[in-house]
Amino acid sequence: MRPTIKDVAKKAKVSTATVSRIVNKLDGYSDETRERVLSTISALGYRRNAVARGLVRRSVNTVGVLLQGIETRAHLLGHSVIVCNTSSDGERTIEYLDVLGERRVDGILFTSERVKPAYARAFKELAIPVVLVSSFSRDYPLPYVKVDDEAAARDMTRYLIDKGHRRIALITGSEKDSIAGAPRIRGFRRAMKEAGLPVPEGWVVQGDFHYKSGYRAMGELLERARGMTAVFATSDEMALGALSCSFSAGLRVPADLSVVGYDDTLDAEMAIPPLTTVHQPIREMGERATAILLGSEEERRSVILPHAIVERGSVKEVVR
Amino acid sequence: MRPTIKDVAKKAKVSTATVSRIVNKLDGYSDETRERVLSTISALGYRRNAVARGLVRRSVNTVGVLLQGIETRAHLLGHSVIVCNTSSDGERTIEYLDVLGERRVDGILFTSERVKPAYARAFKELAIPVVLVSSFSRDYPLPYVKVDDEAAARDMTRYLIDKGHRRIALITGSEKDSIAGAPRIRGFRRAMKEAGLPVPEGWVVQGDFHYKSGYRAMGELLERARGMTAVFATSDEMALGALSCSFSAGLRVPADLSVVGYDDTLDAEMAIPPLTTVHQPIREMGERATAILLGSEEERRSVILPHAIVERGSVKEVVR
DNA sequence: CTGAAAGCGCTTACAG
DNA sequence: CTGAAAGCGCTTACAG
Repeated sequence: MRPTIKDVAKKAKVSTATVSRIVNKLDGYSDETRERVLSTISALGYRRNAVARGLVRRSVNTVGVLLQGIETRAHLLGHSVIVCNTSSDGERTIEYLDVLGERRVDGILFTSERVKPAYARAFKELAIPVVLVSSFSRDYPLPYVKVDDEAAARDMTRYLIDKGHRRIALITGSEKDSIAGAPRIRGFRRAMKEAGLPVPEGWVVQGDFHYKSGYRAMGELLERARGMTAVFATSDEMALGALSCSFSAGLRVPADLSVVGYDDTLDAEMAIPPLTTVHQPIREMGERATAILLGSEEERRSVILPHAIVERGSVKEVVR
Repeated sequence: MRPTIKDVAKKAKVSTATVSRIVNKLDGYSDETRERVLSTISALGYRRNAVARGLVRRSVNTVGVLLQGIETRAHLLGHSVIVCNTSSDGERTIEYLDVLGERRVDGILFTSERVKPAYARAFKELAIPVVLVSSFSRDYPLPYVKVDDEAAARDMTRYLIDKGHRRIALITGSEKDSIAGAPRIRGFRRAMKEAGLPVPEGWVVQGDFHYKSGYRAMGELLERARGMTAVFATSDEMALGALSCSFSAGLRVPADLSVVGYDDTLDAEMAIPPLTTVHQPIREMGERATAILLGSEEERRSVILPHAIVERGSVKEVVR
């Protein structure tokens, strides 16, 4: 059982009223009492229950937002969804984990970021089920739902090879990113190797999944990758950057160069030309993840969902 | 005061236990009791308090989602945010309003959709403050934060005129849409009129703000708008559609045709060419709206935020 | 089929 | 500076 304010009060030999005052930073206690209560709190790992507090205060510190067209992954049937926008450097992640814990949510969908030790610790303390969406952890046995990134990258590379391409460059995330980086690089290299194709030095350029990095990476490739006929960017945004850069350089896609992406976001469809890309079943991922979260203990198993290649207009068939 | 389960019990002359059973659809009551309680409930306008329920049940029917890169407008400092993804036909809106009410959120940010009478009624019953974001209502005195759509559309049209364009077409939302439709059409027509420029029959084409409709609209314009040198689409997505369609038709933007949008989404920046568009201060709108929601009664005033035109690469200066 | 009562985990006058 | 006690609005054994 999670410790309550009563447990703290008993252990610190004060009343719950005093604990409450201290926790809420009101006044009416000696420094000495404060110290004692505070250390009891951290010893016990006590965390305020925002639900009980909300009942008394008649305010739950939450605003509802009704809007159209938010990303599908934020929409999960049945339950309410509290969205926390973490920054990419993970700065606010722990903080948010705390509020989710205080509010006693039934489960947490964790996405995109690597599970750092501090997060794993927080998950354990919170005692709230977690599932990783479109992610996974080598270090902690957390259930996940994702696509097989290596297989997907391999398939896309093979697709390009089947279309007659032999000189293919890769724009990728970091090799150190064990989720969306390394596996996709592996898949690419593997397909090339299996086809007996070389990957010249400098033809694998690192970006950060965003537009600008794709643009920049394409600039580098244009300088050094002589003879390249296709570029595989491991995110749609980077592929769009590659598209823009190619366009600026006077290249026509796919006539002069083929470009493919990864994700199948709305942007892929709106690109000029429409982007051939790896489709991730985002909506289903969300649904399956929720099912895992809310299901029984035995149902709490990871799942790998099938990916697909959606063909649009950014690849040219090259005849040799 | 909102009625509680006690009020219902007293009025229906049963215990709260019985009311609870009925509300939760358990068994253990006669049909007669059920009818009586149910009608008392609707007479009183009773709605279950999900906070109290969550305290007892130790489950709040909420899952937290931690993710990176969700739309800024869903991120509001301090408070937790529950996101409800309404469909564009407003199908689930009332339903969601209900759960937000049950969960006793401190306020509701309502966006995009017109305030229908049923919503206005729900707002009143819920007794939860509401603010309209990037929207407003002629019929109900709800506070809003938005940009002046008519002025923005007029400014963008003038911008085009200043660049030497005289034959300008408009791709717009519905004339009946009093939020994002009519005002922008008015702004456009007004600027044209002030400059003594004609708007030929058929040069104003209706879309639905999405990509495909922009593509289709552009197709129509290409057929009938002879001599057109610029197109103003009142959403970035429609502008992207116009871009794609122009590209397919072999037109170069901006060399052969200038295209501008409205919104300044991420897509505008990634377009080929980068799109000149009307910027709405989305982030600030969210912050101001929250401030209105959480502020005191006097602070509950509407605000109109300044728009801006961000110049990128989709407009050509035409010399006459 | 129904109710009295305890309890969920807090906060908040009130009294000292 | 501190505590006893009531209360927030429900649910849930338990007893009848």
